[in-house]
Amino acid sequence: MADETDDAPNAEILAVEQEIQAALGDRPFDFVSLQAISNIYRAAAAVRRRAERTVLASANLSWGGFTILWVLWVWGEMETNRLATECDLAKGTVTGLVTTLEKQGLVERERRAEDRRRVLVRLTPAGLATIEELFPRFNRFEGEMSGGLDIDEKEELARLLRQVITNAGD
Amino acid sequence: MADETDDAPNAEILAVEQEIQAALGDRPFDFVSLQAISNIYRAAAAVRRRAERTVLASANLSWGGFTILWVLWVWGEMETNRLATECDLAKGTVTGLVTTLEKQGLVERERRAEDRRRVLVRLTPAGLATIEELFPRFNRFEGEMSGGLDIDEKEELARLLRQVITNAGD
DNA sequence: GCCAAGTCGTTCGGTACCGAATGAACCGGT
DNA sequence: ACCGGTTCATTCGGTACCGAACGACTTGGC
Repeated sequence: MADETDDAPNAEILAVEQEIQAALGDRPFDFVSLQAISNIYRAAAAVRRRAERTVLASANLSWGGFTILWVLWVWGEMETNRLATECDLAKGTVTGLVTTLEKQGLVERERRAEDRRRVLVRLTPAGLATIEELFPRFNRFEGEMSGGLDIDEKEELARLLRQVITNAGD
Repeated sequence: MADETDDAPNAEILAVEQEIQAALGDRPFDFVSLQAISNIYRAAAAVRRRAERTVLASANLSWGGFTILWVLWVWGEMETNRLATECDLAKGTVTGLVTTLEKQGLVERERRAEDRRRVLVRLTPAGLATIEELFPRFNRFEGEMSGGLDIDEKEELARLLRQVITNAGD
């Protein structure tokens, strides 16, 4: 399947492939899946670091903190459990992040009267102002991160990733 | 560009889109980029969690620890600095991970004689045995995570992500 | 040769994150 | 009305990760 008619953009990648082949000796392996999966992680880490150093730094927010604000903004107030699901985080992690955001005055908790185990989390006015100011800039940032791809390619990227998410899910 | 002839798989996504539109009011925003970028992070987190709970758990390795072993296996011994670059991690993080791996007897350090600032990191025989046993299983795992995509789609995924990595890069 | 500047790896302070354990609160059966 | 199981959020222990500061070491200019 390796084809020497491949054009220039793949040159570096093929060099890496050769090194890996040398290390692996004659054993067969699934290089295509390797590239696809490892690039997901690399892209995610790079985007996150970049976001935290640029857009999010100005609002003093971590990636996780921003995600919570965003979810509460779009979906409205909700319980910790649902918040964890929507943000794709462990419950305990959400508790910590919400505590941080609470100290910053961006969200508030309310213990429900009808079931005192449950805790409702919602944006404060300050939190609302923050996300309303921040999201447009974050969205522009997302555009930059996917720059060089046309609409169809972005949609294709989202679609392919959706399949991976399903495969890895729970 | 939104087209009501869209077929079933997009139904849930469109519902989400509507909620976001409601929150955003009449302001325009780049939903396609949003989906693409946020799915990257979601996929990466899901794959990582899954790996750490299945393949990596059996060898008592974290994602970062595995990455270091893998890089040292394919490229051979190298200095901390280069190791950080290859693994896409901060230097300080690598120091910590190497210390952990050293305690587990999987890697060893050697201070260079000709420049005593530099430290060479390499696999021990135990580390070599570990990665040789583990990688085939990890590679199979990668195949599962990208299951449902054909070869062309996997290559396309890797290619699109490469563009994002470039955009977000340093 | 010496000292200033650069380059290493490590350390430090802080957040984020997970999984498991904990404790409070609810619910159903008896 | 109690008791056991279930369902919440939180706490706890541990690792991972970053960025900045640090200290050891080397090098280049004079």
